[in-house]
Amino acid sequence: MEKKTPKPQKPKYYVLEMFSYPSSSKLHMGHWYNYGLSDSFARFKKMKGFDVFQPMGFDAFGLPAENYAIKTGVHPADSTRDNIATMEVQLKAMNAMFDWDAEIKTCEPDYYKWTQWLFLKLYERGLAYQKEAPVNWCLSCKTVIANEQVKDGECERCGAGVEKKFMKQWFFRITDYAEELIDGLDKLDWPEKTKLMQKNWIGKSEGAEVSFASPAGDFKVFTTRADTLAGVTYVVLAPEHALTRRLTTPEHKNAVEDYIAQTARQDDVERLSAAKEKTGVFTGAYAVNPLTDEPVPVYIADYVLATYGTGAVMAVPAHDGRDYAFAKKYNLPIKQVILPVNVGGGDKGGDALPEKNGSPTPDLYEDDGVTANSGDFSGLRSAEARYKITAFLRERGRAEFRVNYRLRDWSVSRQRYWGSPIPIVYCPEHGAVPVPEKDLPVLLPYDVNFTPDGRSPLSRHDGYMNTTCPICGKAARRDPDTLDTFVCSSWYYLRYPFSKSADKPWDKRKAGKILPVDKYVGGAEHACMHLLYARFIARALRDAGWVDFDEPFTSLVHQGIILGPDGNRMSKSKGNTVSPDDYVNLYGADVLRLYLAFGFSYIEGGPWNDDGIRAVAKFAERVGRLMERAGGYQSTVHSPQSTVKDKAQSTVHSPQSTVKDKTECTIHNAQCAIADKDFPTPERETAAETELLYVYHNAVKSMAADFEVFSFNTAVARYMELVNALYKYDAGAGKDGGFLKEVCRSAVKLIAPLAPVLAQKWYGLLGKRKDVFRESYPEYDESRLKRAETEYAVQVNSKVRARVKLPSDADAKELERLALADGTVKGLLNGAAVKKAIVIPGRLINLII
RNA sequence: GCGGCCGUGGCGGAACGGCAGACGCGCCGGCCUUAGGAGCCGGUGCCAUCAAGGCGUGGGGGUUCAAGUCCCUUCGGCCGCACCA
Repeated sequence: MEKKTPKPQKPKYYVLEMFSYPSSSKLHMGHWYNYGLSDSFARFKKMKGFDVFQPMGFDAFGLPAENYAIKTGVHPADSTRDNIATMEVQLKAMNAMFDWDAEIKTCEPDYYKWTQWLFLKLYERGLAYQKEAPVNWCLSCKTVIANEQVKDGECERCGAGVEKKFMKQWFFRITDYAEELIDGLDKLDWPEKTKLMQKNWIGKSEGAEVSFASPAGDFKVFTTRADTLAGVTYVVLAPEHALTRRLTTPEHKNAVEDYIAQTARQDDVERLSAAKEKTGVFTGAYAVNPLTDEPVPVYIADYVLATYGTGAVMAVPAHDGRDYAFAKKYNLPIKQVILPVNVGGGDKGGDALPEKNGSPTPDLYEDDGVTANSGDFSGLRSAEARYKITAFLRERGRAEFRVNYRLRDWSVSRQRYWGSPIPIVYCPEHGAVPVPEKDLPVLLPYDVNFTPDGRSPLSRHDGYMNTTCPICGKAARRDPDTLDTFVCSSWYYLRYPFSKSADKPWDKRKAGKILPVDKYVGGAEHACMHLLYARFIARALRDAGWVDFDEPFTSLVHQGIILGPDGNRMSKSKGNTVSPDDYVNLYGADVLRLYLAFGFSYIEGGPWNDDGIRAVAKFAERVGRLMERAGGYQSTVHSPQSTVKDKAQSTVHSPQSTVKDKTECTIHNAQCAIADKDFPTPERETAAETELLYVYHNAVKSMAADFEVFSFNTAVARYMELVNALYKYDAGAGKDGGFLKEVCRSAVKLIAPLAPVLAQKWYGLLGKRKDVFRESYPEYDESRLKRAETEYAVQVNSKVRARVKLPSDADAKELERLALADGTVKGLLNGAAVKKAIVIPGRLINLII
């Protein structure tokens, strides 16, 4: 090794792909698409002079391994270990530059020790707490699942029914950060769709809490439409509401009790299907509208959710569709208090009134408008009325301005074995006591019976359960539950750079040198779970002084989905799966990667096509033939790549600074021609060389820009153009073999991120032994992207009628003059006077006659 | 129902409001070959074809000198939420 002079620090770049779940032993095409192309991006960044960190690991805890164990008897620890082993082999066959020294597996004690530590940090800050709460209980998995895991009232994983059950659970207080989690979205370089999904998931509503008096005492309702308060004709409590029974009059008791029981029996499937037809019962009681002092009947109905707002709503059937449907069914009065208005039209008028004719519900108007029938508050715009009515009631102690969020706290307890133990013990005297940090990790025992019986498997393991209280030392029991695996994945990116650190989860001081993640790549399906949890945990850790950033993932990209050849999602049952291994064996890893790059728009994905990968394999061979041929030529004397560049690397200039210097040179100082020797230069420049250099520099510029935005398909397209141009040049008379070779050497660097192994081989064919990834990514010369003449489309009255070649350096006026002087154009105009000429330099000229 | 995204050749897919269809597949032709499911070169949106032309980005309307791109509307597909008051 040569002696290295100290180099200025390269800028850091943390590229992270969502780690994989080792549920099956094989990588599928989606993994390849995600990891293979993210690796190409990472390699590009490395060649661009960044100090790239790209780790890989396994999200190893979770239900599938445990379900597999229940079915087959193979212990989750064993199947997980085996699966990881095979996946590691496959991942290595990908030839990605994963930093395997940083590898983590969340099921290893040296990882989950710190997951438990994280739990304790949240506990210390009051962000982890227990409460008896209705939870989603999967009837098949026999465990609590998160709201996010309930799909259409069914368990996302197994498809079985889900019912409500009350249990004492650990929760993370993510709702404390609801506002900040919305605000933070603005500054993130994330897909807008994902940001919007998070925003909607958090579901901020600004409104008012209004008190209604009743015989059983006051109760509050939450509303975003205080402007409609005068139109309240009844109120509705959730059946579970605390006041329900106290309000109910004796003659309605039976009906109410029946309804409560019926609601409790419903699981979410029934409640959803029941949503089509609203039901409810009258309690016999009347409450008082605080604005109008009118009595309004109190109903209970399951369309009111106990878990949102106050569990009670004021019903305004004239201006709310749900209330309207309920009122129609139970014959309740409908009172109009908002009149349609030309919103936004101002006093000058403008937009038409909303059309009501033909509507099946002419007495329902849900938009904002102008208040009416509202006493002193009539004749106001909705927004103003909302404020004034709330403020008025607030002075009388009957209302408060209030913001509500749809987001609920994160339930993290799971009645499952294969997860991180919860570091809490229950002492008869001291209650729930956190395990001291020095006693971590609480080890997950191996010898358990994980057959489900509705209780946590760990609860049957006496050796595990029986412990002592950290405070008094007396006998105590451990928490039998384990943590949601989303807890494991909420902080893993922090651990990678410090995976070997035994005494702390990460080094706070060093963390700033690599964290946060600069580019995060993974599926869009995690928008409201993993990605939200990780943002929350980062903020909680920030407030605890453990990290100094808010956002874990500065920039995010979702890859699309590779479909089966039939255009459907790949699935074993459909028999339309394609295995990456088969294609790696057939064509090699680079060809598979190149095809995934070229055949799809990265964020869209699309159907797999065997013809497509065959074509890419042929293309790779075509490039190989070119490199082989070019390698046979003698290099030119001033072989620029090898001399200047290598020298540059050994000097104090980092790749960054050379790049910058050069750019400045070309802009400010034409004398800086030395730096330009980086570019391939022919001995004597003929038109053929000029043309080749144009294509080359265009490819350099476009490909670099394409890599930055994960537009791999267009990057490959530009590369194909370059290869075609090289073939053309090689076939031409009077070619300069040495020059061709130099262009090819640079061309190898251009494609290297997408074909790392082939590129190295090609580099060898061109007489270069150096690791191509220690080279800089080529730069382009802007001056080479200009040709002497540019072809202009000449339009007459916006229709293209002719194409003329005009000097590239002419300004708009000159272009117009030259175009009008052109013979063909003159013929087109046939003497007609040009009223107006629109000249777009470099593009077209539009003559209006 | 609400919110978002997307509809472009036979196919995968390109297009800062500025020549639609880059690049590739497929197809047609040429060269080279004993041969070619190899390679190299050329052609290829549709209609018309001797040519000049005309028509084209799901449908309809609009803004603009100029619209795949912006606005309205409608149809179709995908994704998310789903009684959130």
